[in-house]
Amino acid sequence: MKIATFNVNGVNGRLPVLLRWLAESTPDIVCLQELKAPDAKFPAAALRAAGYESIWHGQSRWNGVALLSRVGVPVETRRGLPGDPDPGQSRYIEAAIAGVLVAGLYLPNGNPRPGARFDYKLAWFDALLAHAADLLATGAPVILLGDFNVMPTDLDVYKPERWRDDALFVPAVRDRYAALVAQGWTDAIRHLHPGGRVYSFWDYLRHAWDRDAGLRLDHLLLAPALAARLRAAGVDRDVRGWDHASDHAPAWVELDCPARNAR
DNA sequence: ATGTCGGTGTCTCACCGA
Repeated sequence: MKIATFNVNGVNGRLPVLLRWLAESTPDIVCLQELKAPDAKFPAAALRAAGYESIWHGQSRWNGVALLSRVGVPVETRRGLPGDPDPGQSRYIEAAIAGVLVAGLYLPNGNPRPGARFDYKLAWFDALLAHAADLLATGAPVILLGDFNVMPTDLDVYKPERWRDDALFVPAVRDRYAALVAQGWTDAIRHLHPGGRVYSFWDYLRHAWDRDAGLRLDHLLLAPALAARLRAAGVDRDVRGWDHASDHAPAWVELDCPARNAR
């Protein structure tokens, strides 16, 4: 089973890219971020024609998250993060899909820092820490995935010195990510590529893609029940080089089927 | 500082957030 996260940066403007990637990569479950579309403009029919059932939590202009599945209709368990200081921002959606509890998120960017946006990022992250602990405590096979807007370590940044004071990289944010993982989650990509640079984002500015000036912002965190089934993880880098690409590339995990383990 | 996207309203350009 393949589960992916993709910040599409506009689900309608990016629909041809999204459909091409779905056809080529054939993920079973996908979390999308930055829909940049109100609920009424989510392209559910086009995705259904491509074989995917969807649930979505949209918003005009900004933010917005969705879950796609070609392995059964998502059974929504939650929309909106408990304790979100600004519930008007659509940043969290959660559903049971094919025996996995899928928690998709779009963590606030936090720039400029200092300021209200950075304060919101920290408050949102604290609310996520609390909810993630609750999810882990259930013992369920949970995947927590999305655009976390955090580079966890220096290895996740092409030039760390440039980013020391940025809201995506300051200690207050990195420490929260470390605390999240320390609850008992497995950062799938880092776990399987312990020394490698596996970027998932390249800025549109300054020819970042041509220079491979990338960041790792998109993460897939596995609860123990799923970590035991982790087979592979990676980023579909080539998608970033397509015409009209998002500034993010899809990141994914491949999990063994539980039935195969039981046999 | 740099300077590129999608989406939206102020609407065929200017803005915002990223």
